[in-house]
Parts: sequence; structure tokens; C-alpha cells
Amino acid sequence: MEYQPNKIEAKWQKYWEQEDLFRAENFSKKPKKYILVEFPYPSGDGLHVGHCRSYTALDIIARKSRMDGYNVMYPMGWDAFGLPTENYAIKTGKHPQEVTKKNTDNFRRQMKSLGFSFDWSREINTTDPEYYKWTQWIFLQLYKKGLAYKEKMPINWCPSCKIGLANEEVVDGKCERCGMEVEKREMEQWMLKITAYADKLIEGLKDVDYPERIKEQQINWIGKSEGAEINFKGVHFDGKSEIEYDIPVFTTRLDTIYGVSALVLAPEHPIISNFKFQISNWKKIEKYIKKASKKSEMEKKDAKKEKTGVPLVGFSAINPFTGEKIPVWIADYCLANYGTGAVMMVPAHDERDFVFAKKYGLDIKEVVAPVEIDKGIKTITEAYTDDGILVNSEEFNGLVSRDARVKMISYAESKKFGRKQINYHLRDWVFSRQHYWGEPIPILYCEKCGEVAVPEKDLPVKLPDVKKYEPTETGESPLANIKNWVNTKCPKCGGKAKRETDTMPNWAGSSWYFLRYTDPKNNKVFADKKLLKYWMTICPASQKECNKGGVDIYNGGMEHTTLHLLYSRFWNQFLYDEGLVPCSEPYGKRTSHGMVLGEGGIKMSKSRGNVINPDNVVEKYGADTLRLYEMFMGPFGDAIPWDTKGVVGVKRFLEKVWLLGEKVNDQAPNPNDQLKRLLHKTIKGVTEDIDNFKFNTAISKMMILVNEISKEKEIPATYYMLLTTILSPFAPHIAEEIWERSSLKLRTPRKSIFEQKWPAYNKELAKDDEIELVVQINGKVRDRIPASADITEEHARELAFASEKISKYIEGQNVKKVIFTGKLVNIVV
RNA sequence: GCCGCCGUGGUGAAAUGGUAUACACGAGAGACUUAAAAUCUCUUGGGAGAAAUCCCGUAUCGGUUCGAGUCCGAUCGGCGGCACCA
Repeated sequence: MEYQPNKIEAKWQKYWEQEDLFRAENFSKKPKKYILVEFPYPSGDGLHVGHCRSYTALDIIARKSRMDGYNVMYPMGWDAFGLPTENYAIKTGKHPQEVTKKNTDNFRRQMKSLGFSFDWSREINTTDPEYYKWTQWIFLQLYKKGLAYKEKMPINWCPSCKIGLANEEVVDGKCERCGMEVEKREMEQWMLKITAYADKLIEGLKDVDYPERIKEQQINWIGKSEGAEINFKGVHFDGKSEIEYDIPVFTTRLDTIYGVSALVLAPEHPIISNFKFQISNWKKIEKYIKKASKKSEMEKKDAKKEKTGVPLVGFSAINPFTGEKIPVWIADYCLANYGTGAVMMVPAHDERDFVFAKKYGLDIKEVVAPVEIDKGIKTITEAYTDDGILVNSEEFNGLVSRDARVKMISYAESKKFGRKQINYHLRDWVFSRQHYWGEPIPILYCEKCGEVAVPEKDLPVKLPDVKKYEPTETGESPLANIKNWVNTKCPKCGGKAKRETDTMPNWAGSSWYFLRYTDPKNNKVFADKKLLKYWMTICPASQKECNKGGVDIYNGGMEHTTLHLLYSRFWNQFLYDEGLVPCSEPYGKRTSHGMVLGEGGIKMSKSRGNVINPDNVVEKYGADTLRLYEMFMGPFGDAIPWDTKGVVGVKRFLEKVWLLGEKVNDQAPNPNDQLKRLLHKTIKGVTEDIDNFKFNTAISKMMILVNEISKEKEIPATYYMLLTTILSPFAPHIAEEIWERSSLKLRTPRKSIFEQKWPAYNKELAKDDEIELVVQINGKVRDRIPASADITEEHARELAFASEKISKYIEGQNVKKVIFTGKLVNIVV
């Protein structure tokens, strides 16, 4: 009978749903396993084949884990707040909620058609007031602890559209919609103090099983650097008298302080606007600041781009170590949002400073000499940026850089003009958006009481209906126009109050959703404590409570490494400190998938017209083929181009498996020993490959087995059923169908294949009994000799030296060394 | 630019520091067929040779090692992130 996926797939999807086979059971006696994939943003384009890839992979893990005896939770939900839906609403006038409903319905249908074993009873949606009530509640906890605060921050502003723009909407410094040059505009914004957790976020990585590259990316993003903050004395004449003030400077290279030629301020440094009227070249400075504000941070940091700057005429600074008076410049390669917004310029020992000093003719003074040479370099042709030995630094001469830094900090501390300082590259999280489609920030402004938190009993602060989804002309969110929503009473004094009209960024809802899955319908707390403990801390292996558990496996894309992954770790650590969740780290293990690219290796996009719609693939080849293909196409962690031709390969494989059913005969004689060994080897290989996320090689191993079995005239039913079982997590529909037919034939009770145990293999049979002993001369293969797998070194040497081919090479040669590795002999001559 | 990753046949790729190219696609030849499709069998990194066999080959250059696709250094090329796309 022909393999017709369309006939069997819907049948089994319905069966699984009716039998409720994938429900995660709270407090089950079985060991728990919480398997999580990043929930999607339900865009109007529908499911991307890239989504299918990671959901299939984790579905394989989930299905196999159930067969291994775990109580698995594999949930799914929607991260539905965000710009694309809002923009779509602006264009069509449809309510974002309506659009979201349509999109999530479509996503859910597509997911179901692929046979993913999600526990749909736990489905969540970040835009559901019953969900965002708790997002707002967590914000209030942060607020109460002083971790949410307001600050003026620059946003992208289009003067023609009169709206704030997301970075993505700014193309080459211009508004994506109208092409107008984008300006920076200062606006009061809600900020979250993630920097308070910088050390904890580094520290927490020690206990979790993340790929090294992810840990490294996060650590570098946080960018902890230890150094010193030194107060330079700023001096200028205001027409009547000399004014003095401190200009703090952060440096990790205090050892180079005797080589400072100038002080450089960021264009946004407060000193500049404070003393605006005393700067004699103000016009020039103003022009420079305006130009700099248009540059992106990337442009400013670019070491290859020309460095520019303007001196602050009449201003100077005093180096507290030397007492020397040095000029003060402003330059945009000094960034306002890192350190103190002021840096000391040491041209001899910093590349950017060197280029800058050369261009503007500033002093270049060597103060650190390379350790190995001490030639007294006269003309410096490039910056020496490594540590070395101090020269030209008075009492610190002769010290190595590291010691010099320690001594210099003590000196600065004793003289009270400096101290040890740790700086982070990490910046606080801008948490305000002037958009409609996000969680309203639950804050009120009372005429008498000032800023007031919305009482918890009044949550959620629901999004009101609006007519227009565009922001207002003042740059405020569209909510500002809904007067009867904005105007409210102060919960403290009952007086007049206005609501905050900013909404939260899309990242808010996704920063804690993994907690909600444990108890998705609770309306008293964000999740029940006992359920959090059960799902987040019970170690599946020991069934005992431990603090390292959290989600057992969390899969997502590399693109989320420094934002979502860090933000959600921050929220969880905060909730842990508040005693609200039982583990400090949310995810015990992190894995990541590679992107699915279009044919030819370019990104899939509507504009390129190379988007593959999973619906079409399912219709043409079946869900099992799509699943299997996406797992077979390459290593799970790598980006891989789609290849429609490649799909037929796995379809043929499934057809082959299907047709094997015709050869099954329970009276069949046991196949030969080699095939039996291959079967056990395959079970072992597939088991290990799934556990190691090596799905592509697991499939190739099954292909090899099927190719071998196909050569037999008759196949015992046990072989066929074992093969089907190890295939079942990959291609669940065909496996169920084969299992049912085999069960009927064997008259065993009908039960889902997913209620079966994962097969064990015989360790002895899974080993090779014969090998080809490889004989090398100087590392080059010269002969292969069949031998027993447990050959001794002595015997292997005998065989090697007895070989005719080998004797050719060693005749008249001096054998220096013989290396034996168990299956290889290397003779060094 | 900075941080992280990757580079192997015509293509997707496989390979605990130990036989480079498993598995699959494509291509070529053949079988079956009136024919086509499907299916099955064989060939398929480059070069030399009638063959046995030999030489070269994992982006480039160099190093470590008995032995390097794998480890180290440099270079070139590609991808992800760079804080308001998610």
C-alpha cells in the first residue's frame, strides 16, 4: 500500500488531542522535564520554516523524554505585542487585538498540522490582560525597589512625521517612511536598572549549562572592567575670576597617566552646556555637537574612520599626578554613555588617541616601554598599547604596568583625587515606548502627590480603545489622546491625576513567560509557589530539589543572546531576590538553533520572494517529511539554506520505511549477525545523537539501517517495531500508523507508540567485533588489515610488520617509533 | 569598527587529534517499460597510469605533533549581535 501522509497525519493529530497525550501533569511522581522553545512573535506572514526547525528539534527531545519516563512540559504561547502589528493596524485601521487573534489562530493551526506535542492547555498570550496584569505587577515590584526610574534619553525623531522612530525605521540616518533626516530628541523615559545586576549576571553563568560562546557573548556585553576614576581639575576664566571644578575620568590604564596630552569630553558632556557662554569658540563647538549627534554609535567607535574634534578654547585641565596644565577637547569618539563621558588622551599608548594627536599636533609622550627592549625610542611611529615598564613617570619609573596601577590608585586615594572604580559596558534598559501596542506602564501622576504607582488591586491597567494608532504630534504615545483614560483619580489623595501614557517594550512579556507556563491561569499570583518549585527546581535526575534546575532545556536563536536572554535572566534574578521564585537562574541549559536561509544562502524575505511556506510543504510531502528534512539538512546549530530538491531524499526514506511493512513476517528467521549488530549500533547511535542535538547524523544512521534491512527478503516484526520506535520522535505520524498496523497484526493491545518505552540496546552487540587495522608510515596510510576489535598492541605490531605493503616502506629504514591507538599503527621511520 | 561564530566534493553535509568526503541531493550509465514517471543497480574530489598503484586535496600562509579538517598564530571571505525589529 502506498504511503499517503495526508491520509494518516490528521488522524493521529486528532487522536493525540483526544487522548490528551502530551499534557504536563503537575506534581506527577515521574521526574519532571521542562522543555522550552522561544515563543514566536505571531506575524501576519505565518509560521516560518525556521520556527519549524527548532520546534521539531525540541519536539523530538520532548517525545523521547516522555518515552524515557519523564513528566514532560513542552508549552507554547505568543509574544504578541510589538511594532509590526501596530504598523499593520495603522495601515488598515484594524484593531491590533483582532489582527493578533487572526495571526495566533493561524500559527496554532500550522503548529498542529506539524504534529508538535505541545501542551496546549498551558497556552499563553502576552497581550491578554490576564497575562499582562502580571507583567505590570512585576514592573511595580521593580519600581518599589528603585530599579525602575525616569531619565532623559535621546530617541530618534522624525521632524516631518513628528514621531519617534525605532532604530529599524531609521535607514542611513533617514526616516524610512518619508526620507527626512532623523534627529535626536531628548525625552523622559522609564529605565530599568539592569546594571545593578551586572555582577550577578556574570556570576550566575558559572552554574548553568550554556554553550561557551553564549557565556562569552554575555560576559563581553556586560563588559566589566576594573580601573580607576581620577578627578582632573577643570579650569577656565569666566571674565572675572578663575573657576575650578572636577572632571572625573575613568581609565583602565592609570599607569599611562604621565603621558596624558589632553582631556577629551564627549559632545554631550554637561560641562559644555553648563559653561556654554564662556566658551569663546562656541559657534564652532555647537556646529560640531550638532554634526556628532547625527552619527551612530557605530560610526563614532569605528577605529578606521577619521577622528575629529574641536578644542574648548580658554578651557584647560590639570593632571593631578603631574600638576601639568593640559588642553580640553571635545571629540565624538568619546562616548557619553560609557564611564564618565570624559577620557584622558594618551597618544603614545592608545591607537585612537595616537591618530587624533597626530592629526591635531598634540604631544606624544612615551611613558610605558616594552619589557624586552629599552632602546629609548625617539620617534614614535605607532601606539604601544600593551603593558610594559614605566618611564618618564617620576617616582613610578621602573615599575611594571600592573604594579604601577595598584600603587598609583593608592597614591590617588591618599591625596583624595581618585579611587578604584569598576565600570560596565552594560547600560540600563530603556523601558519606555511611545506606542500603542504594548503593556501600559502602571504609574500615575497626581497634581499633589506626584508620581504614584497604580495599586496592585487595580491591575491590569488595560489598554483603552483608540481611533488612531499613530503617536501624537508631541511624540507621546497614542494613549495620550484618550482623555477619559488619561485623566483619573489619585489612589492616595483622590485628587486629579493623569496616567503614564508610555507602554513597555516587547521584551517585557518575554522576560518572565517561562514562569507563567507553570501556572498559566492563576489570577491570584503570577504563578503558584508550589508549582514554581515543582517545575523550576526539581532536578529530573535525582527528583530532589536543587537551585540549578530552572527550565531543563531552553532553545532559542543566537540573535537573542544579549537582549532577551539577558533581560529574562535579570528579571528572574530580581524575583529570586524578592523571594518570589525558587531559583536564581531561570534556565539550566541553553541550546541554540541556526537560521533557515533561502535557497542559495540568502535570508528568506517577502521582498526577495524566496519564502518557503510550511503549509505548502506539508500539503505536497507531509508533515513527517518536513520535520525529517529540517532535521536532516545539517547540524542543528548552523545556518542552512533551504533546498527543495533535498526534501525528496527524506521522503524516499519514509517511503522505504513504509514499504518494509510488506516484508514483515513474524515467522521470518533471525537475520544474520551483522544486521543484528547494526540494529543495536543504530539504537545506540540514535539515542546518543538525540541527547546531543545531533539530529542530522541520527537520521543518517537510520537511513543506513533501512538500506541494509531493505536487502532482506523477510523481516521479523521485532526489528520493524524497534526501527519504528526510534524513528517515532522524528516522524510521529508514520510511526503511529505503522505501530498500529503492527499491533493489529500481532494482536497486542492498541496503545500509542508514545506510551512505549524508549528501546534499550545490547552494549556488546552495539560494538564492532571486527575492524580494519590501519597501518601508517610517518602518518600516511599504507595498508589496512582486517583484525579483531579487541586486538592487542603486540598482535597489531606483528600484523603490521608482516604486511607486504608495509615491508616495502620499512626495508632498509631505521624504525624510530611505533604508535598504537587501538585501531591504528603508525610506524615512524 | 567592536564582540561572538563559521569556511570540507557540483550541492546540503560526515569525521572522541588517528582511514577525509558517511548519509542525502544532483549528474552520468544501465535495468524494467510501447513510452514517460516511479523504482532498482552501478559510477561520481582532482591529476597520472592499461592496471596494480602513486601524487595532490578540508579558504590562504605559517606553527605545534609520530599524526592536524580538528589545536595555536596571522590573513582573506561569510554570518549573527551592537541596546526602539523580534
